[in-house]
Amino acid sequence: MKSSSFKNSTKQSARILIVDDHPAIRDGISTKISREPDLVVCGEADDVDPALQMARDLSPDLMIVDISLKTGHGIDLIKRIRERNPTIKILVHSMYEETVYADRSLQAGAMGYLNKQSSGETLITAIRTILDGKTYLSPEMTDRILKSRIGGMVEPGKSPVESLSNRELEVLTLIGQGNTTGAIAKKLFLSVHTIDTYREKLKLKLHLNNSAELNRFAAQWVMESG
Amino acid sequence: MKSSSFKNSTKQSARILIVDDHPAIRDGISTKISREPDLVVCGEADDVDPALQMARDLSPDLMIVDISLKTGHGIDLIKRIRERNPTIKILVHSMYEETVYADRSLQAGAMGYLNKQSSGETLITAIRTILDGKTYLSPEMTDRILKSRIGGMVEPGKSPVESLSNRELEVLTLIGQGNTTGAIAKKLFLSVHTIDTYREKLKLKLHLNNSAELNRFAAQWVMESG
DNA sequence: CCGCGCGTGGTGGAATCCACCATTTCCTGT
DNA sequence: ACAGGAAATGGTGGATTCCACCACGCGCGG
Repeated sequence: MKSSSFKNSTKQSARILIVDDHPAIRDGISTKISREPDLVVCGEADDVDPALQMARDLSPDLMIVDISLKTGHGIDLIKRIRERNPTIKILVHSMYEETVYADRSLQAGAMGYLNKQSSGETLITAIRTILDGKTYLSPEMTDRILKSRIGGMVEPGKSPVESLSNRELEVLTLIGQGNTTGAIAKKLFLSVHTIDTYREKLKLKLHLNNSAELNRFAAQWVMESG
Repeated sequence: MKSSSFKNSTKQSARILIVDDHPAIRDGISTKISREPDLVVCGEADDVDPALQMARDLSPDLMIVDISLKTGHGIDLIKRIRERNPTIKILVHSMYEETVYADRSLQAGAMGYLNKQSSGETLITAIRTILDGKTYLSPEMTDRILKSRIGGMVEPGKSPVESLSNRELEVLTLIGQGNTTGAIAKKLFLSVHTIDTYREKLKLKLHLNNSAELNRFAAQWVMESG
């Protein structure tokens, strides 16, 4: 933690790696960052594998990662980066609701979470906050987390979706996007039986009676939080 | 407005309005377009109302709209723009699967559909194609639509749902409410095979590939009309 | 009368759903 | 430290559904 992060009086810029499967978003973030004199984009990746590769080769100071990638989940990516390169700071930038993913992201090792409506201003603020060694969350989310910590546990009124594990949530999303059981298995490199089991768990946790209701719920959920 | 104060020596640039609730995406698209000498971004909006306002005030040549906006649906926005300003061309740029929204977007009056993984290259190609008076779809989607329409042409402007018979619509609704094939059969005092056939017809008429997509479509349709 | 869409039903094989169960791993509480 | 538990992964077997065809009768427009 000593290497070069001393004081940046002169010219070393913080190097940032962007991971998102949407070219337009990468471009947007890149443009915003480039306007800041003390920040520089050192690379862009559109999926898990290239991201890990580039994280290793470029060893950026900070990575901005999206939750939904083509193969694999952003949460996994965060964990794997933390395993190999714990010095790289991570900011999650996703289109999903904070209430569902912010906590999971932090748990996995991220230092901040931005949702899709956040402005460019906020993005830069978040980056600076994290580079400074602190954690960035929206004010509302910070409040929620603090409240749930002191209160001990679950406050009533929260969606049963929040009780799902990461993997379960991933499967729910894929169902909601109209994927077949077989298609999901292929996408996640798992057995069909495993997806089957996840469907069972989802029905149990979400109090749904059969597959039809699960499909319906998933479709609705995806739409509401997409 | 002042931007039109001087005409260039060559042709006048096509003026484009961007509608997306994600600032980063707006920025990315804007940057890409600005690199083209014959295209210019004349405005950005993040929701339905500002978009309609700006469409009226700026009367752009083309609008790029996202499907999921904060209030209301992009499909609605397309319809309302078509009603007021039929000369404005519309390109849909959404994160959803083409199979779900491409058709609906075209029916609503859009001239093209790009999904989230499309590159910047494709974006510019699509814009040029549409400005040229043609329709842009990905090659796969074009194929799908052509294949499903070889039997009978459909006049633009009609929702595929309107081509359903009463019975088919009834089944679609029941599916969307989360009913099993068996449950629907029981409710309508019909054989399971009959419901099965209806599901086939629905998939055919609505250009859906499998049961998962049908369930998703039905759920969404029920929500939109209830 | 002939075709066509609609409503209804069938067949057979593939895929899935569903209710159980098994293993491993990781975390948490006492 | 050890019991308990949840998470992730996979399996078995029977019921149900999916899916690509096919079949029949009815009403309606040409």
